[in-house]
Amino acid sequence: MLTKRQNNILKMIVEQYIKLAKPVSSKLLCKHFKCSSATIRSEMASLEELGLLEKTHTSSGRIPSENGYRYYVDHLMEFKKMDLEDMRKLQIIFKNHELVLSDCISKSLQLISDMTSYTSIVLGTSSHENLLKQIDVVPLDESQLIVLVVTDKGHVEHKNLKLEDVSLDEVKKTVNLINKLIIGTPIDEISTKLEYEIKPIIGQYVNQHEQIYNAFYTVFTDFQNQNINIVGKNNILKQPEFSNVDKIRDIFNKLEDHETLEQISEDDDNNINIYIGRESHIDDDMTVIKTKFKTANDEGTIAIIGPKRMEYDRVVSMLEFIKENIER
Amino acid sequence: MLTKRQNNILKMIVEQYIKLAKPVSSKLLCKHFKCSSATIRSEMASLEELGLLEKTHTSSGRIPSENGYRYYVDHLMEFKKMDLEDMRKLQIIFKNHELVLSDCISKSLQLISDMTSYTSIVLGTSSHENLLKQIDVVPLDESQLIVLVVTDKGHVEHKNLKLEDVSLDEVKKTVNLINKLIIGTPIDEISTKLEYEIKPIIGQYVNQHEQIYNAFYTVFTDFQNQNINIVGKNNILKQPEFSNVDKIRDIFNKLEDHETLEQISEDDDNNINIYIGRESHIDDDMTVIKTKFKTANDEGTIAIIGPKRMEYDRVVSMLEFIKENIER
DNA sequence: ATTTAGCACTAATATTTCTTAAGTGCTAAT
DNA sequence: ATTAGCACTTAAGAAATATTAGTGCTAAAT
Repeated sequence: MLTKRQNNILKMIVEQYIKLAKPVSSKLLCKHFKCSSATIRSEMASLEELGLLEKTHTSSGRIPSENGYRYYVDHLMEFKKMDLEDMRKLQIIFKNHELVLSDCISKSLQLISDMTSYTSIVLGTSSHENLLKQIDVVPLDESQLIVLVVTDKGHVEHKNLKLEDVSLDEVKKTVNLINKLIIGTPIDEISTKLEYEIKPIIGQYVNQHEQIYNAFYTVFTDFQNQNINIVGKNNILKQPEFSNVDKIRDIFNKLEDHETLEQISEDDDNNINIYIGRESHIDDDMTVIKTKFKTANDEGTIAIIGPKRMEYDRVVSMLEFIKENIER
Repeated sequence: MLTKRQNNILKMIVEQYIKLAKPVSSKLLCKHFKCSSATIRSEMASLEELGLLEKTHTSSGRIPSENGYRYYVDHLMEFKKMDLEDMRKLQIIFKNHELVLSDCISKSLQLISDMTSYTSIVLGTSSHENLLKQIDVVPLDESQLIVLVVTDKGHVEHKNLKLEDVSLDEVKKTVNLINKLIIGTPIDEISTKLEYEIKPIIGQYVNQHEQIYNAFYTVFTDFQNQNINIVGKNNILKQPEFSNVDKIRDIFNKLEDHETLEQISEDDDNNINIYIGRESHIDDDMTVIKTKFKTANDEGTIAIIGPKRMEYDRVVSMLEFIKENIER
């Protein structure tokens, strides 16, 4: 159990380090705590003993350890009211009633990325939760057509197909069958349904069913698993901790990696969740702050990614604000 | 006019520099040219005089100047037969008759990026050349619907609209009108046509025409001007010349910048065109190699972007190969 | 008239030494 | 428990030095 003063010192160190990006000295704090630097130093030593602070070298000031950040966000961080100017800008987006929810979300995260210099991600519902709403075909010429797939959450995918020597009527028959029989099926179950419910029927009623069936089969197997929107990736290049090109490459590759992104949308509770350093699964020096949102029609995850030395309070307040506005 | 030997020396220097990424010394060349390093040095001095070579400092070896590269690609570079293995892999893509052209293109450029560690870009036809093929609407619930726009080139865009208190029938009437009256119009002329040809009519026949008209108007004004596909952007981080974070940020921003991309699709002749260094309009240390392609149904530009110190012959042969295959 | 050997010269790079500044930890006095 | 004071550590910067890989130039050789 930390004393009150230790708590305050730790809090101060985390906040100063976030602000200045360099190790915090005892001298800097003693003014604020009205005691000598020696006193602060002995407190710092105990906090280091407890694994909450670290040194970069024997005679350096202290920086928060991963546990130190953890302790900070769990126990010390205060709720921060959003900057009025920031809030005003965000409100403009949400008060624009012509905008559809998903546009509000992406616009507001774009704004947050610009304001904070962090990176934002919106992860829509996965294909498991998207139900087929409708499919359409648009023929381009004799041998090419476009299949449009729309889900109940408003997610759209399209695929360009080549069908040699297949009559358009037969394709339309198939589309009608699909629209009649498997509307409302989760996207990721459609391939199975196609096989067991549609294939036998088109085998009977549709000419060239083999070719048509295969074409539609690929449409659904290629369906993107998740609607992903990453904004402000280049902001990573602004942070002083990321000046090593190899590291940057590593992070950029991670952000394009499906597994990483899936991990981000996993196992959250309904609050703002914070994953610091190694917990972020991206890079030891990064933090992911994220939250799920859920409305009548839609759900997903929004995440802000930045250096471990990130303005936790500011980001949390922004995410809270957005989550609230989305859910209304 | 350069002597034969000067040509050969310049060629050698460019190729060695491309291979090894460090200034080329006279010693390295004298073995190959069966003369002393002093002879090479005096030749190098003349080539520098002519502005074809440069030094990084007084006593360094030589590197090609921008003009040196230019001279190399215009006069010295030999046609290189593609590596058989590379060719085989690319052919698999183009021989797959189930793939639609645009998928062949993006897959083959993905492959090229992987093989070369450069960045590839496909720029589709701009909205000016895309003609409206069909629009569809899919209602999601009482107040939301999705508008799908398909062009004759197979380009698809969709937009989620919110229409409060508007009956679906009225929307469908509008869609039918649009489909009847302005199919075949270039995308970028649609907003005008909407105003002068559709607005007056829906004003007569459609209730709530004001709201519906505005909604559709935004659909077409938000239409992406160009179909852009960038592959292997992170490869930039692999090149030794790009180890400066600020420079990287600059390049990444350029690659997201519409103006830059537009410039890439501009004013080419029908061959493989090479823009070196400053000519690339991206960065003094980068080169863009690009070509237009044109088929019965589609056209666009494919470009490979890499360091100035790029394997020109290899990239040119690959682009030629792809262009040929596309156009067949 | 070229080519070359030889040598003085240059700049980058690495290594070493020194200095300074900003910190710490520890001890003994308060 | 707090603090003043001091010895000590390290990073960071500056200056001195050596090494290396290259050049340009000159005078002799072909």
